[in-house]
Amino acid sequence: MFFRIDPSDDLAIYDQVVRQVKFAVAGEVVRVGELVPSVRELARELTINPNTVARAYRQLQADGVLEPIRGTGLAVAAGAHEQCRTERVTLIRARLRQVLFEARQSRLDSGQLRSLIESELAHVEREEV
Amino acid sequence: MFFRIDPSDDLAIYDQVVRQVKFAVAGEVVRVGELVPSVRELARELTINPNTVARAYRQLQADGVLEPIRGTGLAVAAGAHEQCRTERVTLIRARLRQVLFEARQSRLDSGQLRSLIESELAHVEREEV
Amino acid sequence: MFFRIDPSDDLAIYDQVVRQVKFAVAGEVVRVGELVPSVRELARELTINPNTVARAYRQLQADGVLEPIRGTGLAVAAGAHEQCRTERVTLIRARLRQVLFEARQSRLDSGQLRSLIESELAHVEREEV
Amino acid sequence: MFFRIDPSDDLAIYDQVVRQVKFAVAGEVVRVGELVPSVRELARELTINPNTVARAYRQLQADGVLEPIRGTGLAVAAGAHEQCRTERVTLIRARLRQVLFEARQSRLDSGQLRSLIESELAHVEREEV
DNA sequence: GTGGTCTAGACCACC
DNA sequence: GTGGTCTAGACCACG
Repeated sequence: MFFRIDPSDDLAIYDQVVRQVKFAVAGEVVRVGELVPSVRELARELTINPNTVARAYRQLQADGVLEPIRGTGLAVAAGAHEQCRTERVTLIRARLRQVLFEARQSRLDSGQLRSLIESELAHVEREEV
Repeated sequence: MFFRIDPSDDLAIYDQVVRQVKFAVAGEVVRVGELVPSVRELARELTINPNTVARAYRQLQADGVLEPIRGTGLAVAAGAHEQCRTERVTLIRARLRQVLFEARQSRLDSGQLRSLIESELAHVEREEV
Repeated sequence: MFFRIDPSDDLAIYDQVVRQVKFAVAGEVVRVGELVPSVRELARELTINPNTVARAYRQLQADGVLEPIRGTGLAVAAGAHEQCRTERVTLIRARLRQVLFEARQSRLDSGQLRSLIESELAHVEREEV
Repeated sequence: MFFRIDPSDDLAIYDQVVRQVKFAVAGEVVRVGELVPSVRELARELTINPNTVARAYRQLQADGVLEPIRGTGLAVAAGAHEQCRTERVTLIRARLRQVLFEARQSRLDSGQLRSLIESELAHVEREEV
């Protein structure tokens, strides 16, 4: 896993975990049927409380993304890949709208906005390689 | 004012108000020296609790964006315009990075991402007119 | 409220609370729009941990039975009455099937079973008055 | 054996096994002195973990229902039949009370409750043939 | 006052 | 080892 938790983010930690697991499933970083990291392991890795991870995993079960294999762990549920791919666009679009709304509200110049987007896109793509 | 409060947003309401006031100042929707709406008035307008508005205004005073005028109300502080213009880019860039990070993390295809951005930009610009 | 929590029950405490709230809504002991007892109050009343009540209430929100009123409390959601009335039959039927299955599996005589049911029904109805 | 294990049941799997063995003894589906299926065999049959069966059998020995026959297996203990017949009523009555309590708590109408019971009884009896 | 989140640590059931 | 539940207690956002 390659999760990144930001405690100063407005989003609750458990929710950050939920989103990132969904994104990982959407991107097939974890495949259907595979086990996700154990509660304790992920908690150790992210240096957060196991209860917080457990809460995120519970949510993911409720959302049909994970399913329990008793005594073994949690696996990515059948159909979760498609579901998460769809949800991914929804989630990202929502955030995008928020950014653009704020840009517009602050009367950020259209050209400035586009160049900001381009520079950040370039920044991300540079990391990507 | 033309604020938009979303109670279901993860962001705290008072924080939404803070951001939007800063954006309004950055965009010169309210100018330096002008009074912002009173706590009660804004609360009524947004149908949120006056305490919440008061809290946001307190924050904005701490951030140097607003300054009290005895017996009159709160005015946009000198220098707030430049400050907010700078901060605006920082805030928007931060959100933008978050979106792009999630897009990348979910392995959203570059082309898909760009077309998503374009469609949302178009959407915003359509509203803008 | 008149909840009864049995820590020795196989059912998790938070789940007992969930069921009983649903039953209370189904039976209109609490009506749509009314506030349910606060987390802390119900926790005190049942002498369980507030977190446990909070968890049950979170579940009930997810199930659409309760809805938050910010800073005020949790209210029975619109439509929850009908939903809970329907769900009530499902929940009770499931339990009933389990009992009858076990009765049959242990080859309990049909007559004995019926008289057992009758005696318990009478027992309950006696209390009811 | 004709056990039915429901992993999604709230009841622990080992406990389902315990109950069902007791019911089988009560109903003389297995008679005193007879051997119950080996741990591995029953585990295979129910597609559950052998440890779980072993645990159930351990419990049943502690409860005096089964007794080990060195080098042979586990047999239904002397007196287990009567014991289980008695226990059966206790177990079933407990569940019955729970159902009726919930029915009453949700203010399910007496007539509706009775007709629900009748329909489920009919359902069970139909299967029985 | 309200609910929500998080941490810390214990115990249980299951594999 | 796994996840699930529960307790205890702290802090935050909101009204």
